[in-house]
Amino acid sequence: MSSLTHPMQLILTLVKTQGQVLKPLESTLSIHGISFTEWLVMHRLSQSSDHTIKRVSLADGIGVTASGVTRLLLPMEKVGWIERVANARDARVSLVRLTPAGLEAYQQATKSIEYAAERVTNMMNQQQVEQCMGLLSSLHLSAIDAAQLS
Amino acid sequence: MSSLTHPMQLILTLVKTQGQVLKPLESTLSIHGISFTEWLVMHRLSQSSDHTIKRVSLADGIGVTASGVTRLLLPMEKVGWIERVANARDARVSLVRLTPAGLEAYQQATKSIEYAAERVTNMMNQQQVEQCMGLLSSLHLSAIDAAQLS
DNA sequence: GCATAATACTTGAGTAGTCAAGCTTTGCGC
DNA sequence: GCGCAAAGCTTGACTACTCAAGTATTATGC
Repeated sequence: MSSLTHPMQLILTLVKTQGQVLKPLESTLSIHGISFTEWLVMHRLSQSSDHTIKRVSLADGIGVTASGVTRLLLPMEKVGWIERVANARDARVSLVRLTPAGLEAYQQATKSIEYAAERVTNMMNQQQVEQCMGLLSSLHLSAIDAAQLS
Repeated sequence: MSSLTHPMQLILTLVKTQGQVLKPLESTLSIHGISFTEWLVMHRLSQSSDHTIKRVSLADGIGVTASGVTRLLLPMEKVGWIERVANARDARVSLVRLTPAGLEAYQQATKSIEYAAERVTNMMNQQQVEQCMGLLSSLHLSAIDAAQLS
């Protein structure tokens, strides 16, 4: 009925799915006073050595622009989840560090969001989850590949 | 390394993939002066009988709010892709119709975006595309299901 | 048949980003 | 070691929405 090519149908499904899936996760996180993007920031930081990372690395790690990071980190710094750290070697960069309070907030929020994620995948078994992840990863790689050609 | 549950890893992959995939499609559409959301609107309309649909149906069809639809349709009406149609039975609803000019623009844009979609899935074969679509659909259904429980 | 609720839509205010331009600091060619 | 390009970050202006409140119309209970 759709009269679209299969790749295009896949993208439509992808967009619609993400829209539906993200809503419950965001409302779960909002209980902790955290947005999904902020959770992504804290997740990245929690995985970095010394919980510290360059702002630009953070930007393309979570898929926003440098100015997006600036605006995103401002309120997070105010509430004390992150802090700025100067770089001795290069005065241009200002590093971001997850504070102990930020780590604590991240860990609490992660419990909630993981539980929500489990509810959202309730009709899939683990094998399907992993298979889906694998296919999405190759789509991801294809997209990067396609972008480089143009 | 990630130390997240599999469902949560799936969602991270989903979000990252959509981010990467949508960029080339949007830049392709921008050549036609159309945003991705506008394309979604025209796609919905092109599939409706008489190319006409209620604004609220359009809203949840493409996953935005009613006010989002109002703001989205304004410029589209100005350039003549869509037009307002009154409903005789119910004066509350104002229907939206895709004009012939809109249909023409949609068809041109669709050729481009489908081509872009094919490039973006270049590393997947058709079977993988269909399998991925199937898995995403069941994720989609799970999410709707989970949302209704809360 | 009349009050009350529900539906469809619009509008004002706010949010979460983008992009382009600017500033500061570093790296590079020669 | 000097000039110019590039990198890292911030800021002003804009876009694409959302949410809450408001208006108009239709449906419902009794």
